[in-house]
This record gives sequence, C-alpha cells and structure tokens, in this order.
Amino acid sequence: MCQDGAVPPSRSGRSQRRTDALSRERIVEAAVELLDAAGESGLTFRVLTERLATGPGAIYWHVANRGELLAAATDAVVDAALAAEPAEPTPQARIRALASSLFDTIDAHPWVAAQLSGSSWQAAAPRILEVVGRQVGALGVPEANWFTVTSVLVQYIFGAASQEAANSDVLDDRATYLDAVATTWSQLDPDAYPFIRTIAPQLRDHDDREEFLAGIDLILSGITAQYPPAG
Amino acid sequence: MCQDGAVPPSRSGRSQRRTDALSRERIVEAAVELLDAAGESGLTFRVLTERLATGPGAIYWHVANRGELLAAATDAVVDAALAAEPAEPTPQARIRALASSLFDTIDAHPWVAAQLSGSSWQAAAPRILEVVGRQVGALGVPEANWFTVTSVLVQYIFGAASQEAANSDVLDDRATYLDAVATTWSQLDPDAYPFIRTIAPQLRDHDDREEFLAGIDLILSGITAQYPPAG
DNA sequence: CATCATGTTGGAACGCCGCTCCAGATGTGT
DNA sequence: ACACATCTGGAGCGGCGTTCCAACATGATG
Repeated sequence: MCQDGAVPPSRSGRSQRRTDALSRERIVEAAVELLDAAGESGLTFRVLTERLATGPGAIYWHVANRGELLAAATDAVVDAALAAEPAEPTPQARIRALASSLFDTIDAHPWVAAQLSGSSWQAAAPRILEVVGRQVGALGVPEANWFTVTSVLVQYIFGAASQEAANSDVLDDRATYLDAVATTWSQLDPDAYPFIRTIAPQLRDHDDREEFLAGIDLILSGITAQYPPAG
Repeated sequence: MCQDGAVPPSRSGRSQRRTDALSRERIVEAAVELLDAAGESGLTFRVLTERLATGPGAIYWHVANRGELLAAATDAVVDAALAAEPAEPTPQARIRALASSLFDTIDAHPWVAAQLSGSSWQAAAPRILEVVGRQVGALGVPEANWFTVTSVLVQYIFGAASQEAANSDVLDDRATYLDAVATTWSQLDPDAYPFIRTIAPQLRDHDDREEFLAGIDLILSGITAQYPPAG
C-alpha cells in the first residue's frame, strides 16, 4: 500500500489493490462506529473514506447510497440485540425482556431510534415484529388480533425509544437538562397549562427505563383485559 | 405563470424595504406549504427565498436556522390540530378524539411525525401532553401516576404516527405498496419467521386509522385495569 | 510468459445544501 | 436634516452526497 518516500513512477500511481480488502461488512462496521461517536450526522462519506483510507468510489462499489448504509448499520445493531431469545418463564416476562433489550440497545446507539421509527414495515422492523409477535401469540391473543396487538407494542417501543434517544442526543448532563425543562414547565401559564405544571416534578425525578417498562406493563394489562387468557 | 408571490417593486439598487413586510409568520406559513408539498427535504432556504422573493439574509433575520423553522412549522400545525377541545361525554372518548385529531393532522402533514418524535419534552410536545394529560386526570388515575400514564399515551401516538408517516412518504399507491410488503413477508423463511408469515394477510388488509384507534383502546383498557375508576 | 477481461480502487469534480457577511435601502426619533 | 436602528438580498464559503473514470490487481486464457 503506502510505499511513501518514493515519488510514483511515470504513471501517476493513482490507485492500487489493498491487502486488507474492503468489504461491505467492514464498511458497515466503520459506519456504526462513526454513528455511535457522533450521531446520525456523524456518518459522512468524507470521514468514512478517511477512516477506511479509500475513496468514495470504493465505498459505492459495496453500498448503494447513504440510506442503505444507515439501514445496514441499523440491521447489524438490531440483530445483535435480538440474538438471544429470552428465557423468562411467562410471555409477559419475555416481552418485558425483549423491550428491555431494545431499550438498552437504543440507549447505546441513539441513532437507531430515528431509523426504526422511519422505516415503516421494512428493514429491521420485521425481525422485531417476529420476536415480539411470538410472545403475543403465547399470551393467548386470538390470531385475528395478532397484527393489531403486536403493532401496538412495537409502535410504543419505537415511540418511547425515539423520545429517549432525542433526549440523550441533546444531553450532556441529563439531570441538568431535565431540571431546566421541569423549571420551564412549572413557569408556564397556570391557566393554560395546569396539568403540565402538576407533573413537572415527576419529569424531574423520573427514571427513563422504569417509565418505559411501566408503559409496557400498562399495555400488557390492556391485552390481558381485552383478551383474557383462559378463554 | 409565476404570479404566486408578490414581486417587490425592484429597482436597479441592491435592496429595499418591501411593501408586503416579511414576517416570521409569513415565513412559517411558506415553510409549511413547502413541507406539505415535498416533505422534510422539500424545505430549502433556496426554494424558500425564491418563493418569498427575497434572500437568505432576510429570512435569517426572522428565524435563527432551519431547525427553528421546522419547529415553528410543527408548532403551527399542532396548534391548529389542538385548537378545539373535544366535547365528548367521557374522558375515554375525549382521548380517542384527541388521538384521532392528531392522527389526521399527521396524515395531512407527514413531516410533523418525525419532528414530534425527535423533539423530546420541548417545543410542541408540552401542549400535547397538556391536553391529553387533563383527560388522564379525568379518568381517575392517581396523581402520582399522571406523568407515566400520559407519557405512554403520547409516546404511542408519536410512534404510531411516525410509522404511518413513514409509510405515506414512500407511498404512491398504498395498496400496491402493502401488497408488495405482505408478499415479501409471506415468502420469508418459515422457520425463522413463522409469526410474520401468519400476519402478512392482516398487514395487507388493515386500516391504518382503525389499527391506531384500536391501540388507543388497548392502552385505555390497561389504564382502567391498573387504576380502576371507582377506587 | 504475455495478454486480456474482470473486478476493485480512489481522486477529481458536480450540483446542491445551510449558513455568514455585509453594503445598502428604509423608517424613526430628534 | 441627520444619525441610528431595523430590515433586505446578493455573493460566496465550506461541506455534503454522489458520479465518473483512469489506474491498478488478479485469475483465466493463449
């Protein structure tokens, strides 16, 4: 590769085959690192080419465009999150475990949230629907309602995760940030925002993960109420 | 022809005060039009300056940057959606009505979904939390759980709306699109994706709005189950 | 061993983007 | 009449995703 020091011969030495072959896998891996380090806007073909010591053409040979690269990075991260099927005793507990695992993944890779929210029924979403849906079936929900019930769970997970990720993006110091927002809330017009003022302290003190799992439990309660297991 | 915007009385000089004053309101209005016409990527300072027959400096005098303009556009649209408080008889029905109104708004302005999902607890979110939260209080949920319960509802709404908006973005012909996805699903590996294959026909035939409201009902059931009204 | 077809690389450049700078025109107070 | 704060819009900067293509490396073929 870089036999520096010697000026290239008559031919201007434009490019040469590398020993460490560039592969789609290596590109996606580098993309995930960039995304983790600097968020969605941190994934740039310019810094990617620099990191991989190559040019844009080489990357475009393996990947169609930036969108596909983002999708592939999301796939890789979600696959890792869903690798181990939960071994909890009840379907409820398994759903909680799955949601927990996804929450942790998005906490570690906040850029995944926006990607999942905006990807409709394609890309990584089917795999998530599959693993959650199996547990919905195990809950005893009638088959005719599988799609509805599983969609609700997954959409809540995506929505909560996006919110969480949006927080953590702006977030140097979480406590300071929440404190500032809570203070803003409590100073709103009491006539226009009585409710917000009341829950401001709850925002200040809440635990993201706990709230998220409380939401899962709430939805599980609703499922049990609407589709009683015994039949 | 181009008689859309008023053309300022141009002289050969560099610039001059216009008769139709440029205002933040007029800029936001134009931004909403561009976003509705071509999605989030359709809002460009270049197009915006052309539409308003001005230059970037004039716009930046009224608006800090693109992000603030997007937020202001979202605010305007959400405000309109929440203008009329629902007059239904029960809190449950009022929550359904609010969710319905937000669903319709995002259906008409799909770019709002991503904006709401990514805006954490600021911007337009407080107003939505307020109107939903009041009805949560009216449901008889204990005050200590107001934040949790309202968050779940709003996060589900945002999540489902994002999904819906993501669909409608790619969507020329909804039926064709869903049919294609459903066919893809039913051709997945039966061992790896038994659940997805089962619900593929339900995806093909589902009604977005119905599914969305079924989700709201499911969560309302959960609320009633966990916090019985009578006490 | 020489030649070629094929797969792969990376540098140059294109057209957009958000955004900044600033000279000049306008309206207001004195 | 003059100074000053407010407002305008054209020129241009650096960065982005993407395209194009000459230059290489390699395995197959003669």
